Amino acid sequence: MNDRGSRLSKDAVLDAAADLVRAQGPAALTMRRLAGELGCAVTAIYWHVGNREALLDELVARTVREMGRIRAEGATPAARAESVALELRRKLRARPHLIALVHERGLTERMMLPAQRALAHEAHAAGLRGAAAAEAVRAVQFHVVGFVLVERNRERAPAQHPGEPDLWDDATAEQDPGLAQAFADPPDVDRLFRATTRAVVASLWGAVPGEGGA
Amino acid sequence: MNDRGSRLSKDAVLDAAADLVRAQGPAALTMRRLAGELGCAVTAIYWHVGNREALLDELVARTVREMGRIRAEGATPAARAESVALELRRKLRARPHLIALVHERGLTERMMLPAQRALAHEAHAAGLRGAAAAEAVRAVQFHVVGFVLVERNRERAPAQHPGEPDLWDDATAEQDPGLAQAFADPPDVDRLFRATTRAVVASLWGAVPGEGGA
DNA sequence: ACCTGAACACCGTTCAAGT
DNA sequence: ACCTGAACACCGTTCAAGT
Repeated sequence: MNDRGSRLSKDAVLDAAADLVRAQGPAALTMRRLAGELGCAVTAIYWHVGNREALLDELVARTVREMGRIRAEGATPAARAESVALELRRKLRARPHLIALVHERGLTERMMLPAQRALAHEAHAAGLRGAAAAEAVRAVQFHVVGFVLVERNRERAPAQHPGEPDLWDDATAEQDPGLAQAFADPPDVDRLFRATTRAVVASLWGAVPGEGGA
Repeated sequence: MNDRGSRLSKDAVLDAAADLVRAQGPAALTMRRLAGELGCAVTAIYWHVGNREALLDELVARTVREMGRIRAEGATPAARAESVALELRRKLRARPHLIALVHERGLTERMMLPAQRALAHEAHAAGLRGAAAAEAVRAVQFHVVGFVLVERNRERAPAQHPGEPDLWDDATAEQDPGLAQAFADPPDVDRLFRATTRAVVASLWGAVPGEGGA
C-alpha cells in the first residue's frame, strides 16, 4: 500500500515514469523522484521493474510499439514512399524525448521496421529488386532519421548560433547579399525536408509527379 | 603542486579530460576520476576550470576549432560540393565522442560554419543565388550531419537488431528473396552515403559528372 | 507477495582553511 | 595565486527486516 491507499503495480510505475520523461526528459527520471510521484519508498520500485535500466528498456519498448503503424498514400510508388517519409518525420517529432531514448539504446533500426517494410513495398512496386531495393529503402530511412535528429538539435539550442549573419559578411556575401539574408533567417525545415526527401526518393524511385522538383 | 611534483594548469586539466572523453566517452569524465589522473585533489580542478560544465564547454570549443579547415576538390561546383560532404563525414567520424558533445550542446551549426561557407561558395559558382543557394547549402549540411548521427548509432548498437531477416519473411520477401538477403547483410554505409549525397547535390546543383548517378 | 528503512558507494559542488 | 579536506545534497542499488 502506498500513501494513497492504492497498491503499486508495474503499469503504474511505467505510466508515472513515462509522464516524467515526456514532460522533462530522461534526466528528470530519478528513482527518488519517481517514488515521490508514486507515494512509495524508493525501493518499492525495484520490486516491480528491477532497476532504472530495465525501467527505461520498458519505456523504449512501449515507444517502439507506438511507432508501429505507418500507411502510405499517393498514386505512384515514389509518391507513396515520400508520404511514408513525411509521416515518419511527423511521428518522430511527436515524441522527442522517448525517441532520443530509443536512439540512445540503439533500437532506432528496430523501431523503423514497419516503415522499412512499407518502403520496401513501394520500392518493389517501382520495379526495384534485391540490393537496389534495399539501398533505396535505407537511403530514405537514414535520411528521415538523420534529418529529425539534426532539426531536434537545432530546436533544443536556439540561442547557440552566434550571429550567423556576422560570419557571412565576406566576399561571397558581398557578391550576394540575398544569401547572407537567407542565412540570417532560420531555415524553413518543413520545406527543406520536403525538398531533400523528394531528391532522395526521385533519384532512387524515379520522378515524383505533382511538383516540379529539379 | 601535485603528486608528481609538477604544477597543475588549465591546459593539463583539459588534456587529461580530452583523453578520458576520447577513450571512454563523456560519462567516464567524472571530477574525481579526473583528479585521480592528475594526481591532485578534486577541488583543485575547480580552481582552474570552474566546474564540469565549463570543462566540457572548453573541450567542445576545442573540437569546433579542430573541425575548421575544409577544402573542396573537383572540377565542377557540384563535384566540389560533394567532396566537401565526403570530407566532412570523414572528419566527423574521426571524433565521435567529442562530436556527440558538440551536438548535445547545440553547437553543431557553429561547428559546421567553415563547411557551410565552402558549400555556399560552390552553390554560388553553380549559379545559385539568395534563398535557393541557402537551401542547397543547408540540404547538404543536414544530410551529412544526419547521416553521421544515424550511422554512429548503428555502430554503437551492433547486436541490437533482432534478426532483421526473421521479420522479412513475409509476402514481399517471398516475391523477392534477394531483398531479404540484402537486408540481412549490414548496409554498405560508404556506398549509401555517396549515393544519397550525390542525389541531394545533383538535385540542387545539377548533375555531377564522373559517375552515372540517376 | 509486496513494501520499508538503513546503508553503501558513487556523484558535483561549496567553502573555510592552509601555503 | 593555488591547493587541500571536510561537508552537503544529490544519485542508483542492495539487503535484512517487516507484514
